[in-house]
Amino acid sequence: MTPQSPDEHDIPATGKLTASQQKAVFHREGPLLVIAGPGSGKTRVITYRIAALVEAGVPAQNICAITFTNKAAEEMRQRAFVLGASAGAHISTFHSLCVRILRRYASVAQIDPNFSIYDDSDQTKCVKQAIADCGLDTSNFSPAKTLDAISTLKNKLIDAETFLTQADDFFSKTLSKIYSRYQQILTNLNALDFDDLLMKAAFLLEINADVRTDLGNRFKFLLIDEYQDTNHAQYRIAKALASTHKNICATGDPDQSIYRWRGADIRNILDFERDWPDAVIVRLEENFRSTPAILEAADRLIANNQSRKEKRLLATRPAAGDVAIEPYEDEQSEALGVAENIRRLTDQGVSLNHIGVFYRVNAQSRAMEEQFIRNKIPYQIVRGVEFYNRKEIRDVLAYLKVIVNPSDQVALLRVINTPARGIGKTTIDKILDYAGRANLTLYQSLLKVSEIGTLPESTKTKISQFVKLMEGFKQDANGPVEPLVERVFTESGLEKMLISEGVEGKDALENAGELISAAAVYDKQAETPSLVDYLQQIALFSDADAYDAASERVAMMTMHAAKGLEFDNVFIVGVEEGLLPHERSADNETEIEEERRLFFVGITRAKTNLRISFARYRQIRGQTLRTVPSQFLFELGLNFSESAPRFEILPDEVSTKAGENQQYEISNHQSSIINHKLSSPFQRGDIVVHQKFGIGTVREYTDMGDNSVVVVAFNSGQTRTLMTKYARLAKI
DNA sequence: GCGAGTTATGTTTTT
DNA sequence: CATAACTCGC
Repeated sequence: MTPQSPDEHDIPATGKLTASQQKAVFHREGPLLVIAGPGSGKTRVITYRIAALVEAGVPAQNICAITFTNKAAEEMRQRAFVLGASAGAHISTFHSLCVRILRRYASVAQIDPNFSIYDDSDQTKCVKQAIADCGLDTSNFSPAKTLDAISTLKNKLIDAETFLTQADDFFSKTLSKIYSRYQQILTNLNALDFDDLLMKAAFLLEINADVRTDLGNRFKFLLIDEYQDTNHAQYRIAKALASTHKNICATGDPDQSIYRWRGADIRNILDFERDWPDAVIVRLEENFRSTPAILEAADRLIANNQSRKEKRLLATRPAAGDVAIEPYEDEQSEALGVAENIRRLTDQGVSLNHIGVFYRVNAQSRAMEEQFIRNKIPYQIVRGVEFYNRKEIRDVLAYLKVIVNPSDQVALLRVINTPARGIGKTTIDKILDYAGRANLTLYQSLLKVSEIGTLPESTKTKISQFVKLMEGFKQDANGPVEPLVERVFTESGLEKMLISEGVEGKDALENAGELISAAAVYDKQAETPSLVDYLQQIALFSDADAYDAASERVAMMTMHAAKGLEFDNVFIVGVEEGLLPHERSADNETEIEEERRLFFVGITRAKTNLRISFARYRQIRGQTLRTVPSQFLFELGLNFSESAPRFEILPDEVSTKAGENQQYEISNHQSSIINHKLSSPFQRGDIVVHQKFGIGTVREYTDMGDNSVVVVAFNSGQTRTLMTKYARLAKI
């Protein structure tokens, strides 16, 4: 929750619904879909509905709201609390909900409730093993690509057995083998990956009618935010959860779907009516967040997406602030420019937490950071997972994972010799060999170390000591987490190891301290704290969860992480071909459209001031390369201002022209770089005439295909940058 | 068994 | 360019 937004406590937006819409939104039983553009208060609709249901006598614990991030869940809980309806309502992400379900019905689902949740790097280790076990080479089957393929299958709820029956070509058959082996490894380690959480929960719900009924009774009203970004597994879970009562309320905006690459299926929202025939659809088209100029830019951009239902953003705010596009020489001067602009804002009394800087890829934060440090501008980089990815943190967590789930071999291998205790590769190989033959897990073999003949006595002693250490930790596994984390850190020797590193280990030591504090916070917040729950929760942390709206710092984040947030002042940097749209989506119009939606999300985060920038040169992989301004910039509609060199969007002037030409332009839209036209219609020195600005001389022409721009010095003294497709320039 | 140094590798977005 | 993976010498 943003303490700064004036609408914090009164939550006004949905008050602008018509009486009949309010009735439909708040009190309706049965399926309901709210299609709502950015800034229309759609998340508030859910909050209001929770409050309205409670007011109407529905016990809060019969309500289940699903959000996109843990952060959003937390905000919604607080908002619901303001409305007097928080106690007992289940508000969480899909993944957290699935963890809860899987733990609760563990015996029905035939899983051990102490399962570990495997992240990317854990998964990579397992899939590498799987590829090797299948006698394949990782040069033909790269772990990353294989994992991607498996993830896609899981998101579609195709399990290994099913896929085996479908696989008909060589690639699929091989993939199917790896998939099966990978699943087997995860099962042996009592681990689930992110996709498993959804898949297992979906299957449990679909196969087991008792569970379905049970949960249907528990959650009589289901509310889902950001429905446009649900994947097929989540869709099926939602369907099953609502199957008995049909009280499903989804909100979303197809134009803000930005997770297709992760399996999000936009059909979920488009086909809602078909799935729930008596669904009521409410559209919220008014925008209460942004100025007309910002919405104009966003509107024009998104109009370029062909696979889209026409939807306008209706501005309700009066004109204010400024929308500008600024070119810079390179990423340093871009960062400096942003820093200077921020300085200007703070001089006017703007507080830093009303400022957001967005970029396409995380790596872009570096140039920003350097300039911000130099200019003494406090900032926060919104990357929640970063902390938990640090070596020292992963080490501590690995100990904790083994305590909860001794089968977790990935975690065990991480800690068995960290800090070094004389249990090296040779020893581990011998134990693994024994484990394989005795059909035991690695940890079970450690317990029977005396029976492993191949090991020397001295090594056996070392292993026994390690086992004794771990078994000692287990005594404290129940109850509050913080004391155990502290104990593990000290008694494992990790603390001593870091202290001995001196200055080098200072940061790590501090981080470990922070982890202990975080555990204490968890202990306070959780109803019944337990180590399993703690570990399973932090495994589901996302970048966006790290955003601290209250702290007086500029927020820097990817546009993905910016989803659902809003700032008075927004900077979007690096809007260049190859970055936005990203090069990996360059050859595919569907992916370009997703990149466009991502930019749309970025733009519509801005309430008052929006500055979009690009650099003419940028360092990529150590090399400084010439860049090309993003095709999206030209789609916004450009015009040149007197105070060169600076582009400005002039909403009224260009918009009518853009409107007139839209039909034609869209059908003609092509990727500008690929279809580079050789015959330039304009050349430097050409004399041209413009309807409005009169006669001028061409200064510069940039061939961007359909989006070509021409810089013209008009005889009136003005120099303007015009898009050839809008400007209707005639050569004389 | 350990760690320093070298070489390969791979580069989006994230629950 | 940055990091991960790997090799080699102690």
